[in-house]
Order: sequence, then structure tokens, then C-alpha cells
Amino acid sequence: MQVEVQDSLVTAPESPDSFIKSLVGQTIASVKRRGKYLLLELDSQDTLVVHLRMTGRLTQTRLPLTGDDMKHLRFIIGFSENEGLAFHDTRRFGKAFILSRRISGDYWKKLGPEPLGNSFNARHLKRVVGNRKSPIKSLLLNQSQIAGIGNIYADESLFQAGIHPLRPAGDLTDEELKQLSRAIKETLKRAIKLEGSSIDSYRDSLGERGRFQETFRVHRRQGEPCPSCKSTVEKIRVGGRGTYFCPKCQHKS
DNA sequence: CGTTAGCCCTGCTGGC
DNA sequence: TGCCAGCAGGGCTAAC
Repeated sequence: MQVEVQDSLVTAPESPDSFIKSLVGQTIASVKRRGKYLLLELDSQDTLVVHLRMTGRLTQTRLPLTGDDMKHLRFIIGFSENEGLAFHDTRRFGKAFILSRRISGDYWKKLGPEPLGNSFNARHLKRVVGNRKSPIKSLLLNQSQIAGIGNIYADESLFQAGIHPLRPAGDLTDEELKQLSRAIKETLKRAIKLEGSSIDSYRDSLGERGRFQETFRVHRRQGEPCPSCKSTVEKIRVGGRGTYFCPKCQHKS
């Protein structure tokens, strides 16, 4: 592959030079995911890691790029004369870096378990909530406790479980933790089936929009009727994030 | 250690 | 129409 970096912020604090050097001439052997990180494993056994953050997009594309396709382009990989992989990112929060095979094992220890994996269940949830007083929603967003749940999926999971986002995590009953672990798994599975949430910029690797946003029950629906009880959906701020919930269906205690 | 506020960015929206 | 405050799929860091 060939590589060009248009915006050095995407590789920061590493330089584009070392990033490019690790990639040129390599082949992508396999593609995986851990939490919100995309893992492109190379023949060298190093891994190109990409995090989309808020507005990143990684898409297969014809080359060369022209006109509007150059806007917000941060780096581009060429597989051949006319085929490649482009990373676009309006807000420039997205990151890409090379993870060397030597430390790849240790790197992922900072993340909690995959919510769709076998080790994530009510028991794990009970362990992470402990006696903590922070809002349950903040814990769901904490990647070191559970990997991969974002703002949309925290709101939708808490609605399905009937739990108020501000509930002190340690106060949740065993029954509620069971409901919550099930709601998280079901919410993520539904979202994956609909290929994600394209509120604005998200696109899949082929440039297609997801459709999960069409089925949001509370997220970004303040002022609208709750799909279950018709109460008005409210919006508050939790841990600095916009948070949407039904004041009647989601219990405060 | 747990928790929170501020910050990193750009572009869009809604209120005046 | 123009201007501008506020907000947005996330996460790191400093400070308490």
C-alpha cells in the first residue's frame, strides 16, 4: 500500500513520517474491532488502529479523489492505481496509529469487556457498579469498565431497561442489573442489524448510511411522546453529555 | 482511587 | 439576512 497524510493531527502525537513508514509496502491481512477501535492487521504483524471519535469516516474509494471528496480528508491509503481507503473527519478528533506487535497485548488491557461477549453479564455489571455513586449512565460510557457503548446506546439501553440515567450506579438492584445487561445486548444487536446510526456524518466502509437513528426511542427526541407511555421525553446533561429519557418509564429509585 | 470540568476541533442550528 | 451562543456518535488531562 501507499499512504498520504493530509492532516498530521490524525497521527499526533506520532509524526506522519513514522506512520507512513510502517504502512508503505504492507498488506492488510485481516480486519477486527475492539471496543470503538478498528484494527487493521498488517503482514508485518503490526496493527493499523483507527478511532473514528465523533465524525470520522473510513471508506473504500476509487482513486484519485477529487473535488468534494478531498474535503476533510485526513489520510489516504492506496491499494493500487485506482483503489484505496480514505479517512475523512470533519472535527479532527479521530485518531490513527500503528500498534507494534510487541505491545499489542498490553494495549487493550485498558478496555473493559465486549458487551456482546460471554464475559459481559449482570454479574460483571454488579462488579463494576460496586458501591459507586456516579450516575449509571456515566459508568456505561466508561470504556475501562465496558468497551464500546457510546452516548446513543447508553440512552437507548437505559430506556429499554427502565432505569433513570442519573441513578447512583451502586443503588441498582440485581434485577435491574439483569435487565440492563440484557437491554445493552439487545440494543447493540438491533443497531448492528440496522448498520449503525447516521445522525449526520457516520457512514459504513462502503459509504452507506445506517438506519438505527430511525428507530431511536428517546435519544434526540426531547419534547416528543415516549413510545411506551406517551409522556414527554426529557433532555438533561449527564457527565457533560446530552441525555434523553422518559421521566415516567425510567425509575429514579 | 473516584469523579468532574475543561479542552481538543469544525460546522450546523436556532433564537434574536 | 446576519450574527452568535450552544451543541454534536469521544476521550484525555488536570484538579479536587
